[in-house]
Amino acid sequence: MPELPEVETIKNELLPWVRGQSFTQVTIFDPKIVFCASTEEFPRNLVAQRVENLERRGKYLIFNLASKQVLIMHLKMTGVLLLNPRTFDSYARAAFSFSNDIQIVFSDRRRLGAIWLAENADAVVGKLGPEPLSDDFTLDALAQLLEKHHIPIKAALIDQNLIAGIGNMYADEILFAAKIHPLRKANALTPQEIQILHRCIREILWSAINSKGASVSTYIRPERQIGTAQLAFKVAHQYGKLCPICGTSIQRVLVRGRGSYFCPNCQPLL
DNA sequence: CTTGGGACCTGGCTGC
DNA sequence: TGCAGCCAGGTCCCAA
Repeated sequence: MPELPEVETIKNELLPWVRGQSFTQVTIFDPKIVFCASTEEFPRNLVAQRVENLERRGKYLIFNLASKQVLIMHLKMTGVLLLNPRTFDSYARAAFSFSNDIQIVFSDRRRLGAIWLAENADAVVGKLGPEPLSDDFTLDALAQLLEKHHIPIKAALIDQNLIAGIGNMYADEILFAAKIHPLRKANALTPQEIQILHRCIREILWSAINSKGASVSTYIRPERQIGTAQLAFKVAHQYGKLCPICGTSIQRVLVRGRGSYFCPNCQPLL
């Protein structure tokens, strides 16, 4: 599932292909993917626009256009962006051609992905919490954010309005690394635990970016290489396997309806 | 306002 | 072997 490290990788690998280029053709195969504009207006409004920059905000990909409009994409669960695919599979939802003759295809098996063309990025991403890898995301910032919420720490980590970009699998890896049970209340963590959590958030995310993301489910990079972050997973998607630290069976518990994997010995509830 | 749960979506898996 | 039904989880929406 594309979370912060996967979207960061896609951004890094598409940026040199699209920066400074203009859209020459835009085709929507699945009207449901487009928000904020009718299917007919969307391609017309985008063609001839030049891409000044490509950014990531949380799990969103933002094309900054010379007109100051923004094209925003969210891959949700199964979306992928493919550079110059030889063939279109049946999951192709939209295709974008550029002035340098490259083509990017948005393919999405489960049709949850979304595309916006907006005057202002804040209309789409304005409510997101801080970027966990930015300098603004200090230990104090995390502590202040957590003390206001009487919710499971796992729910806090994946709430995009609290912290942007962490999803289910990296939240599990972060909590395992920090030795914190997913059901501990956010505002009941000790200062030491928050300090460790803060460090683990950054380490897990940076490590995954360095591995170009985790190719579980459908995630694949624009030029079809896989990411390898999943090879380092200790608990995410490891139900029934043994904890690499203590050998206890990895357990699964539902938090906010999301499967959460943890080691009951390394991450005690009390 | 805070928190929790369901809907959306479809391929893959489980169990009868 | 066939198929109903559950599960996956990012985000939005609604209810208590």
